[in-house]
Amino acid sequence: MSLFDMQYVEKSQKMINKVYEMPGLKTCPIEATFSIIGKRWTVLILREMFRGVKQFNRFHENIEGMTSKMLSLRLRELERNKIISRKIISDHPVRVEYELTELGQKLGPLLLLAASFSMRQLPKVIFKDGKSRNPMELTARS
Amino acid sequence: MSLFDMQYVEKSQKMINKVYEMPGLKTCPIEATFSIIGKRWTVLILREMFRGVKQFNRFHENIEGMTSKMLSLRLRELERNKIISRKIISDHPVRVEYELTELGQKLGPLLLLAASFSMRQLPKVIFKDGKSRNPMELTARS
DNA sequence: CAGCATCCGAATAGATACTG
DNA sequence: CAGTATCTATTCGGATGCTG
Repeated sequence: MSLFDMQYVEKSQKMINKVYEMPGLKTCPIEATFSIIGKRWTVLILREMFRGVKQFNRFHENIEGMTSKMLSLRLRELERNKIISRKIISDHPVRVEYELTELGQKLGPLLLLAASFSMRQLPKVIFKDGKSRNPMELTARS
Repeated sequence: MSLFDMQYVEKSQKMINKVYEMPGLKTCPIEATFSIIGKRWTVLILREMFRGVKQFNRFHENIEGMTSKMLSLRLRELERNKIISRKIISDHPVRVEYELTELGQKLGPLLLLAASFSMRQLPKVIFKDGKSRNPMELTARS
């Protein structure tokens, strides 16, 4: 059963409703997550992180249109939110490496599902041949 | 196996990398999805949709701080992106109802996973008692 | 009820240059 | 290499009032 089968889609809707019936809820959990990853450039930086990029100038090269200022800003936000960590490598010359924290790594499934949504549901936007395909093995208990 | 178990988290990282090795890729799939849902207020409107809200003024009441202008703007964007549809009910007086399209409903698993991320990984932000809990039954094939 | 119009300030982001 | 500084342009969004 795929996560995009109607059977599971309906189930996820019911589960979303259950979330907001939970006692002791302080904040909207969807909003909380998007307050971390929802700003411009952030998911693209995370995408590069998941692809193994660690250095400032590599991010800058790989993400078209993003200025060093915005990169610097977003990296600091991610660091503040404990999604990434900044390591100074005492090499010659001194380098800096950014790494996903354990918390940051746990955003992987979410980013993968985001990718999967557009690959499955908007193939004309994503693929040159416009044909849907899916590299994932996400499933849902039925 | 939960989607946040390290075993699956590592797997999702590998799958993200595979996405960007796919031949015929035209756009970044993560970016494509976030260009639809990533703007301010949008996920909150979708949250209300999944909770069954259909009318303009209900959205306006339920989402604190959002002006009618922003609501109107975001509803039109969602409509343009085929996530919702606008139905005019010829009642007396005439009403308008917004509904999730089939495409829009398929965002359910993504929003649920976003909620699950913060409930599981940031319980102190989400719950009054600061204790992690998870209403979901998302699983990953191992 | 379901918006649109206008005005304005704030936040965001781009261009460009510069530094240890 | 890894940023910061400055300046400007644009977008976003809030306040308010209005309409059929």
